[in-house]
Amino acid sequence: MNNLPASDSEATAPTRGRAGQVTREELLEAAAKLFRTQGYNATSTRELSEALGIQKASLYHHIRGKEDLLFSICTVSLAHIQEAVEQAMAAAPLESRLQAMIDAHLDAALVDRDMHATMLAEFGKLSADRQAEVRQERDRHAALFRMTITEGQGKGLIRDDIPARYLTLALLNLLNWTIFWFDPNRERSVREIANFFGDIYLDGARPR
Amino acid sequence: MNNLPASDSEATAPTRGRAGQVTREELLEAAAKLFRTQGYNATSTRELSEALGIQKASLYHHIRGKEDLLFSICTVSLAHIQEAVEQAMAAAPLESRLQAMIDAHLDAALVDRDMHATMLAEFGKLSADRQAEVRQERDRHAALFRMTITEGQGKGLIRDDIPARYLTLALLNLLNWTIFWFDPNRERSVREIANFFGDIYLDGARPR
DNA sequence: TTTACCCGACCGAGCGGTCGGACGGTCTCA
DNA sequence: TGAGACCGTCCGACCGCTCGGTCGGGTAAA
Repeated sequence: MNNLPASDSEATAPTRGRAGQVTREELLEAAAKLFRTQGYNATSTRELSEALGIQKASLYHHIRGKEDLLFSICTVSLAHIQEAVEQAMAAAPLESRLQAMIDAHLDAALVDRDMHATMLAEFGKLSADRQAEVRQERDRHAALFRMTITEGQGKGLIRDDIPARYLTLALLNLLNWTIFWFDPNRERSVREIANFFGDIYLDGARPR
Repeated sequence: MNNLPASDSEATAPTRGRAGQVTREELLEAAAKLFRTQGYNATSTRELSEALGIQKASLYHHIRGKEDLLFSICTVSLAHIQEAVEQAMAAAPLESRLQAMIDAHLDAALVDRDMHATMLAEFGKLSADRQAEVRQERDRHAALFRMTITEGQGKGLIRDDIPARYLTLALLNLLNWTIFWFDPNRERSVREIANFFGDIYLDGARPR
């Protein structure tokens, strides 16, 4: 591929035109970036097409409507993070499984930062059907943590004086809000933060 | 107050007209409810005025612009929660102070549920100046927790192998996300949840 | 007469989405 | 091998609609 006679400008991203069509990945990434920083409703299709370097009308050869973008962002980011957590879950022994899942979750969420934050903050703007579909995937993801926690309770690895439901919700709180303040340029590494949060969740804030 | 000659219909909320002007509290509450469920941008001033039982034009005798509502919601909810946490902080000895602050925070956030959730989710849609002002108040609130955690570290009550910054962020994650799933009709009481989360944060998820 | 509150009608701007057509590789078939 | 149909992609102009906000009053208690 790419045996064009003169491949001209490509470095200056949004200058498209002759060659260089928009890929689905570019589309979702650009949309997620705008949706995260400005919100879904506050982002116009004109802005998005400008960011991509195409006309607004051209956008509609890739999507049926603006909502398609938000829906795809949600399903793609959830598929990524589910796969990552499932892999960690399968690879780690029960004793260290939760910590491995925390690592995997934070890592996946922060790699797809724009998409994942958009999913969390904006999925409520989807139509009722699609909202339900996304909610179901989120529940599936939460269920992975809950299963592990329940299993840990059975084996005496996790306290059972607190219902598994609230142990799970507490962990998800801990994980989900992180994406809204994490800044890769100002914070410690994802791995370090995952270790801190895993330590706090598993062992508490009191001295060891 | 309320010595009107004929106070007529009041139970059927949005039937206003003769007597019964809109109070500032009603305004903010109605706006917060819509903003939380639909989002700030997705809520029109027409919808809001309908919910209040007045004409859209009448709305502008109470506010200068739609953004005023969002800004007031942010400042009011932050003032409430700060006051609640500061009182708890002043009343409790250091050993039980964090737990008392957690109780106070969750209680205040869930009493002002619509306003607080709107503040967290939508303050980014404010103008830059006002956004900075709100951010400053949020930082002041976070600083209350951070101070207590740092003091606890000094007295050997809180582990110091994790930086106070991340101990604080972890606690705020735990608290802030709760408002997005809490449903007073389906969950346990706020007090119980605050105890669960305080236990997990302070002592961890492993068996006692 | 003032004041606080409310109203119906209206405005310009920006929105999501559509239209008919231009462009340029690629495949088909004589 | 070359003419021509095809198709994915992109485009400028346009549409109907809803948005936040404004205007010049009306009404009734103080």
